[in-house]
Formats: sequence, structure tokens, C-alpha cells
Amino acid sequence: MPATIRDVARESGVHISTVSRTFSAPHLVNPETRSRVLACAEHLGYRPNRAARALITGRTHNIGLIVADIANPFFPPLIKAAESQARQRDYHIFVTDTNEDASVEEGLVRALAKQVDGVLLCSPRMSNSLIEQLSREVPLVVVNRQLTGLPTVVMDVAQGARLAIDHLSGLGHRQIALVAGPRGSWTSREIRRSAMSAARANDAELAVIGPNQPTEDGGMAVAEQIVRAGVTAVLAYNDLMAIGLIEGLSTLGRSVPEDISVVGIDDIALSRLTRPKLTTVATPTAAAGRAAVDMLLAHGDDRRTTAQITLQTELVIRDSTGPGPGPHSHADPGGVVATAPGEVASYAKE
Amino acid sequence: MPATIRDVARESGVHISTVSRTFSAPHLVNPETRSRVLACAEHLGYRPNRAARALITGRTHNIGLIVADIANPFFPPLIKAAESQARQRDYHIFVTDTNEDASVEEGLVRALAKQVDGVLLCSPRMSNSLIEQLSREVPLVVVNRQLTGLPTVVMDVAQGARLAIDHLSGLGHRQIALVAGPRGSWTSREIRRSAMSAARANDAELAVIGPNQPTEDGGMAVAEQIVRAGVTAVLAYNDLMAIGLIEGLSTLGRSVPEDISVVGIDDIALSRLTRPKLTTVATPTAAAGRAAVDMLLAHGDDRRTTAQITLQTELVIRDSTGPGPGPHSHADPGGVVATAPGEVASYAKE
DNA sequence: TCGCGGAGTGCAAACGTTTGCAGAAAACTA
DNA sequence: TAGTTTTCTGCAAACGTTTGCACTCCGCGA
Repeated sequence: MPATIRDVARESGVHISTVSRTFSAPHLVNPETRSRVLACAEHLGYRPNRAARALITGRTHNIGLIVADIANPFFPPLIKAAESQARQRDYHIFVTDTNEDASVEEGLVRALAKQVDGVLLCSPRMSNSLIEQLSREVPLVVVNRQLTGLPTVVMDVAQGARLAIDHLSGLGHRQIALVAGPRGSWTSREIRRSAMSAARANDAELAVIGPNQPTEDGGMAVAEQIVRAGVTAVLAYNDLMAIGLIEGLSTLGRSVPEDISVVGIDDIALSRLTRPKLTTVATPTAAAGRAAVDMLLAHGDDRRTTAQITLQTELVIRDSTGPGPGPHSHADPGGVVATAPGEVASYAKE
Repeated sequence: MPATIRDVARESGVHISTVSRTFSAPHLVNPETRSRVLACAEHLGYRPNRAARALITGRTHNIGLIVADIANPFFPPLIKAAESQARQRDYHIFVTDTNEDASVEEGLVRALAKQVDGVLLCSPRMSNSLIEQLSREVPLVVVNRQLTGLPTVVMDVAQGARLAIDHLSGLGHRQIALVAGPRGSWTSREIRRSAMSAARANDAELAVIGPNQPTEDGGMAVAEQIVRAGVTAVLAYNDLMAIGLIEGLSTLGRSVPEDISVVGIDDIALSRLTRPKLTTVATPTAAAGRAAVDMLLAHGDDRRTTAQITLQTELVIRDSTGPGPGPHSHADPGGVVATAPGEVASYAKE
């Protein structure tokens, strides 16, 4: 029913190849003919069928974007940035959600493989080897996990965790808990590794709790363990968990930051709106989205760039952290200036 | 490079049509042949090219889902529900975001048109006539806007607004403000219409403020106007604005609900986590997502169902509303039991 | 006058599938 | 046994594009 290239050709009295060229290589056709063709196309409401085009050219001009949980406010800024970056280059982003489920993830990549020119895999939960295998079926850029041999974009959460622990130690906290993220999360392991070494360096004890669901409920669920552990400060895997935890603590009669200090990670918009406002490690999510799109589109046909990008993080001190029982050091607990969130050009190369 | 149907045919010694049938009509091929073909396919890593298939069948097995703002927590539950509903029927959902921009919206529908079997248009900002025009280019289901002649899914926000105003009036509020949503929003108009008539019925005055951006910032931005208007209660277009507003009021030294009562709409997860917890009108977002997918897929080839579905809403009373200056009526301000959020089968037909 | 080159266009073969039709073989039915 | 149906498979034409090649004109310089 919709007009095809043939209809336009008939109506404008030229061959279909001329119509095709009018759209995909305008300089090859006589301006006069071109405008006639365009007029007919307009009149018939013709739009080139991208699927048919893809069949020939091998490029769909679509990019798949797979996230663990679209309801996690961490992702939307990344998604939006990726979308606008893609749109500028005449690409479309198709977003899908895996429900934090590794097997769904695999199926989605496979399903997407033939309909897109590449996939942005954010915060994957599947195994490294599976990712490597999939990367042979479709160009992949992995976000939030480092993986040799594949193009990746990660945030420097190790630095962030270190800053957070230093901050808490500086406030006099000696008993700190780390609320871990989901199983299979590279970021969670990275945070843990770095937080442990930072705690050791500060003579603090670090109790690791988890793995947990990275949601408000997940945070709320560990409140009791936190209280039982007797810690005076907590670093949570993400802001959502931190917020849930604060809520959970309050129902147990503990207040933040008076009784317990809490630090989140991500700096989602929400963390400015809760009471108390959340101290957190800001991650440049939008920049990550843009960078990922750039990397995917960068290597035109010479497949398999394996550039690795690490984006800086920054500690943002708000109201959910306060002095602990220990001696109050006056080491500067302030934030480190990081990659400006709006700056694409300034990816720090690793 | 990736294996095609021809490779499989060669390897298994049958014609390509047999391979094709092995996948798309297995009952037509001899079990023995079929298993041989499947083995070869497996071995070669063959997956049917959906684009090529779509060219012939005219069905892509994809559905486009366009939302105004993916960062608005109202949408994710709808998206997830739609995704899982679609997945069950072997369809994929492609989500895109318009940044609340009507012109982007139009472009997206057009771009999506050829790559999907239909589009779910959520909370559109464009004109009715444009929507109707687009619906001739691609099957459309409109969510959050009523439109004759097109299949639509809406929430009964009129009822919700009425319940909210009744609740506030019952608490003794006589000067109420309505913080409107964005220009072009059907829902916002509907709320306004209903709230005005409910206010009249309750002998209360209703000041309308807006249109506004439907975000935290949008809510925060009107705090001053609210204070100047001298109202004692507010109904906000959505929870996000309500939360922003509460924050804004607090920086102006007004506390909720002591000085001013605030009611939101949507019942996003977050509204349970802010302090005070938000009184709000719950909308069955997940059910809407499922219903929309069902409607799109329902009319197989007999295009153009024009069923209209209205989902019930429910008032959820939490901590952001309290007694006003006026006489305290004892009319029941309680919530109305509505469509269970998990129930798909129970869409209320209009 | 001839030859040459460039600009514009048409031709037809692809791309990877599906599917109506037809033929062959096998399995029934009478 | 012969006829009839069923089951399976192959053939070839689509689907809507892109693109290398070849052709025709036309203008230009020698």
C-alpha cells in the first residue's frame, strides 16, 4: 500500500535507479530531474524502505542499546545522550531492557544482531566469555565493564570508591560497611576491590554485605544487617540503594547522618531531592553514552576497534554524611574535579 | 560473512525453501530432514535475517514505543510491561524518547514506520490532526490521549483529579492550586477540567498555574507562585512536579503538609520514598503498557481497531496532605478500589 | 571532421528471505 | 491393482532497494 520506489519512477517518468540516486547520491542526477522526482515522491508520500536498503548496503542505521533496568534512574541520562549523539549521525537507537537477567541479555543481543549495525551493552550481567562470543556476531561496545579485546567505556568507580572511603575516614568513621551490587556486576567488584584497599590504608574496617538487588528495595532490605553490623558509615553500590537504605534505617529508628553516614554512587537527579540530600560519587553517565556511540560508529568498516575509555568520577558531598566517633582528621575530603559532564571531547584515554 | 539460508541449504543438501520452511513452518518438513537442517544451521551459527523476512511478509515483529521522556519515572513501568507482553508474542519493543518535543515525535514515527509493525505513542505532544495523518502511514495506538477514530488507552485521570480535590476539600482546604502539565498534554487538560468542576462542587477556589515542564525542576520553579497565590493545598500534574514543589516550598520556609498540602498524580515508586511520603493518584501504568500492546497486535490484518480503553485510578493517601484552615468535613476521603495493577484481563471498557 | 571525456540515465543483478505452484514419492482406499 | 490422497521437496517469482556497467548525448579541442 505505501508508495514504493517504482511508483515514484512511473509517476516521474524515469527509471527506478534514478529515483534511488535522487535520494542516496543526489549529485549524480540532473537538478531538473531531481526536483521532478522529489516532487512526485512528496506527492505520493514516498519514503525509502530502510529494511530493503539495509539488505543491499548491509547497514541498517540502527543501534541497539541494552540496559539492565530501564527503571533505574542511572540509565536514562545515558540513553538520552546516546540517542542525541546517534541522531546527529542519522542513526536511531533502539533501547531494550533485560530485567537484570543474564539469559534475557543473550537472547536480546542475538535478536538485535541482524536489525542493527551494532549493540551498546550497558552493565552486562553475563560472563566475559559469552560477551566475547557475541561480539563475533555483531559489533559490540561494552559499557560499565572492562574487557580486554573489546571496545569498552567505564567509569573510574575505583577512584570514586577511594574518595568516598577517604571522605568517611576523614570524618572519623572506622567501622564502615560496603553494600555490594548484583552478582555479575564488574562495577561492584571494582568498587569492592578499591574500597577494601582504601579502608586498609585508612586503618578502617570494611564489612561487605551482598550481593544485592541494586534497587531501593534492595537497599531497604539490608538496613537491619547494617544496624546489626554496628557500623557508623556505609558506602552503597548506587544511589537507589543508598536511598532505600536511608529509608530502611529510619524505620529502624536510626537517622542519617547523625547515627550513620551514607554515601551513594551515580549522582542521579533524585539524590538532590531526598532528605537528607545524598552524598555521592558522581559518574559522567551522559558522556559515557556519547562515547559509546562514537566508538561504535568510529570504525566504519575496519571492524574491531578495541579502544578502552575510562571516565573520571567525582565525590559530591551533601548532607547524608557527618562526623563519626573516631578522631576527626582534617585531610581534605573534598571532591576531585573531573571530566565535565557535558564534554565529549575530553574522554580520558586509558 | 554471517551464514545465510543458502549456506545451510548447501551444507545439508536440500533446497533453500526447505531450510526456510524448517524455521517458519516446521510441520511442513520431514522430521528427519528438519533435524539435519537444524544441525547444520546450529553448526554454521545461522540465524534468519529478519529484515529480509520482513521484506516478504510485511511483518517485522517489532513494535515502536515512543515516550515523551524516558527519564520520567512514570514511563519505565509502562515500558517494562509492554516489553514483557510483547516478548511473549515473539515481538520486540524498540523504545525511543522525544525529549518532550512534538517535532521530534513526528520524525520518529516516520522513521520507525518502516521498521516496525506498529507504534505505541505515549503521551504525545503533537496535534490530533497530525496523529491522525500519521496513523494512515503506520498502525498506531495512542496512550494517554483520547482521540476518536483511533485505538487509545487512557487513565481515568478525571476521576483521579476529582478524588484528589474531594480529599483536599474534605480536609478543609478552600484555596487550592492546580499545577498544570506541559502544553499539548491531553491528560493535563483533562485533569484541569475535572478539578475545576470538582472544586466548584466543593465550594473551593481553584487557581491554575501553568503550563509547566513536567519535571522536578518544573515543580520547583512554581513554588514561589504557589506561596504568592496564598493557597493551602496543591494538586500537581504528576509526582515528579509534586516532589520538586515540596522541595521548592521547603527552601521558601514552607513545610508540607503543615503549611501546604500537596497531592501528586502517578504514584511512581519514588513517591513512597520521599519525606513526607506523597499522597497521590495511582495510575495503572503497567496495565496500560500491556493493554496497548494487546490492542496493537489484536487486529491481525483487519486494520484499524478503534477500541478505546479507560483504566481506573485510585487515590493513595500518605503524608503530604493534612488538615486545612476550613471546617473539616467527615466525608470519606478514602481511595476508590480500582483495577488491580497486575491484572491485564480486567481493563475497564469504556 | 574526428576523437575524447563527462554528465546523465537505464539495465539488470544482486541482497536473504517467503510462498504459490507443481511434481514425485509414499501412503492410503476400495 | 489402480486410483486417490497425503507428504515432502524443489522451482522460481516476488519483496524494495542499491550499484557496477554500459549507453547516449553533448560540448570541446585539435
